Amino acid sequence: MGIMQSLIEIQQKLLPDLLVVLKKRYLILRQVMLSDMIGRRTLAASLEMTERVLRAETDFLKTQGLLHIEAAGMRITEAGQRLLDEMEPLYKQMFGLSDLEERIRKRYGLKQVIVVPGDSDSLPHTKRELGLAGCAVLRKYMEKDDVVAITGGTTLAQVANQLTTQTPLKGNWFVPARGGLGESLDYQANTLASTMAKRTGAQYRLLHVPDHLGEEAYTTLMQEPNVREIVEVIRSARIVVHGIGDAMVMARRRRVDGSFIEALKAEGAHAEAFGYYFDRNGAVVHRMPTIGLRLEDIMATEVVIAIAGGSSKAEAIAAIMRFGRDDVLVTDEGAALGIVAQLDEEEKQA
Amino acid sequence: MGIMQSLIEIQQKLLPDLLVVLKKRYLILRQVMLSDMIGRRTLAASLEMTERVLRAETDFLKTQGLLHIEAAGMRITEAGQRLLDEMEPLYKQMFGLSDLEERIRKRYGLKQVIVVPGDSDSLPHTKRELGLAGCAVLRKYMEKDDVVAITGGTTLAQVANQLTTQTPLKGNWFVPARGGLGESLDYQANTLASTMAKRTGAQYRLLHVPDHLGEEAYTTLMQEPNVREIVEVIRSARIVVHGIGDAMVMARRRRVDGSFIEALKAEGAHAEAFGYYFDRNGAVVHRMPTIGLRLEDIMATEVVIAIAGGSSKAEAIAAIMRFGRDDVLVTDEGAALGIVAQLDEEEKQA
DNA sequence: ACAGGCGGGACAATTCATGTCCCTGGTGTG
DNA sequence: CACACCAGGGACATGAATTGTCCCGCCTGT
Repeated sequence: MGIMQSLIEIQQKLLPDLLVVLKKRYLILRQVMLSDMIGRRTLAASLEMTERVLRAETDFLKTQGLLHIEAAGMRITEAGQRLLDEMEPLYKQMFGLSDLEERIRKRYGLKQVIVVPGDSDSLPHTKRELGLAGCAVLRKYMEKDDVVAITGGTTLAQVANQLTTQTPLKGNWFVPARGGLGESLDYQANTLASTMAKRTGAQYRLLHVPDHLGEEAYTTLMQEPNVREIVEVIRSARIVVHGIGDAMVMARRRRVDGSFIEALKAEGAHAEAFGYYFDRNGAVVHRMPTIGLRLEDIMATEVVIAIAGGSSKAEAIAAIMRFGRDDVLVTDEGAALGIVAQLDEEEKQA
Repeated sequence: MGIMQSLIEIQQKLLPDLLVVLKKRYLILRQVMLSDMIGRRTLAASLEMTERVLRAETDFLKTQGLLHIEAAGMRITEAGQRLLDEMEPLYKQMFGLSDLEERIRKRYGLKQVIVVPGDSDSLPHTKRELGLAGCAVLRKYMEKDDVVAITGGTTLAQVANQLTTQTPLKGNWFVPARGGLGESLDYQANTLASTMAKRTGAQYRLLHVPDHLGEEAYTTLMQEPNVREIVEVIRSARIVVHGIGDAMVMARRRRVDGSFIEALKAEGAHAEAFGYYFDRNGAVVHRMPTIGLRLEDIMATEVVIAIAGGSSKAEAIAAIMRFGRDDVLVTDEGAALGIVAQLDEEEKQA
């Protein structure tokens, strides 16, 4: 046991609710940080606290010089930011997130696992946090003149909309991993690639074709020189950042026809990632030709980063991890708990 | 810095109220341990707590299995003893500062001593903390329609620039304690008085005269009606907030002539405060007429607050404390350690 | 055997925490 | 430049928790 665990255990004997209060205040401070500027009532709602209780806490944080409160709302101070940064690793140890990380990392042979507090299913702000953590990871692995392929989805959108860099990434390229998927424009891979490039001063290319194609259309399009050109860039990506979805949810969202959905069901499709469907063991179900990144391209990619959270996605995430091509997983507490629950099951049966 | 130290610092920022409770419970447990077996009322008396409050705590410690309570009194349990042993180093780190405070407070008969962590000499942000603590003290002692006289200096500037109030102090006055001292404008008493007044919605008056004057100039100026008026306000101050400086450093900064510096040296001047020089025993050296606050005015002031930090100022602070007119001292760990080192010397010689 | 001091019960007084609503004012938007 | 909206802060009733004070019956050390 770490020195910190014993330290906290000692204190908890004398102050049993120490961790409760510490967590509460930390989460408030963190939420304010994530929100840039936020009002009391909005904050209370997003943290599921009553207004008055939150107010007592923010008043306290103000007197501690960690929050700035002004007419337009509250904002974190420099000291508050410093405190948050210092506290992050401690928080993870205290609340067992680093244990979850390590356990998942080992089981699936990943390079790195990051678990952020919360559950995207129930707490909307958790997705922001997921996005922020995703940004940090992406920055860590990106190198000069890299090509980064990204998929779409709401979680990836959180990454795109929060991505920043200290210096413009002039030589880097952001490209969509796949074509259009019939979802809302805001979450299209094309949109996100362009957003990320604009926010970081990098270049981007777009892929203006639908993702799922018949054989004939595929052949025709691949003969177009400008399509070929961008496809070549995409398939040379060194980094892939992708979300993970539930197979049925994704299939419906893509408005594929009923018979296809039935086929997926019959084949036991559980999860979806970078346009492919996987069963619960991580085996690919239903390959089909695509203009974008193919499985064989992904196998050749150096860094594959998965970003997905929410307890409802635990199974899907586990399935993709079993597929085994990912290097980094960024998820949240809700999903991570679901995943380790599955690990417990596995071990019990063994 | 150790992980323990950083955890403690975070807790001090985030849970200062809980740490007070922690200390209380620790001290109760320790007292029980030292007493072998002790009754509730006796214990309450020796810890200067009321019976009922102590009882709430001992009930709690009992449920935590740290105390054994029987008909003959209470006794520490094995678990309690273990906790106490493990907690000792932790306690020292957590509350080392409060012990310093209490020691200094008692020795110099002060109302209150505040020691902030750090050393202004080496850690620049410590001065900010000093200023913030100074603000809290000032707010605590200020009352309706008070006149507050302040001196200049970089430390006091930190107070001025961070001072806030919940409601505007319409009836209060901030005034400079002394006239111009030939330092940078930013640290002039005049500047600080006006800053503080503006930040708190209070009134202020300025003293537009040099501090050190010849007899003749003094007499002439004091006959000016507008000078007389403001001087009367200044001399009626109920609160004085002042910094403390090293005598030689201050003398040089004020560009007094060489012969004066030699005279100061010969008289053993060590410290400077509110325009006067003191030797290491706190005796005043070299009085001279001033338009601003005179020593006799300070003797009549109700609340005198000293704010100064940095290990290099320990001796100067101690000298001013020996002078004995201060009620409150706000300092930092660096200076406080130097001061108690001197106390240790004193005790060794006695 | 007994007296003093023990823990624990009781309870009124008071403080404190909390949920809720309102008000004024600043900010961003059109 | 005007407006609408949402911000923080004030106010307050209510209910919970804390606290000071007293008492009682019992154990225990002498």
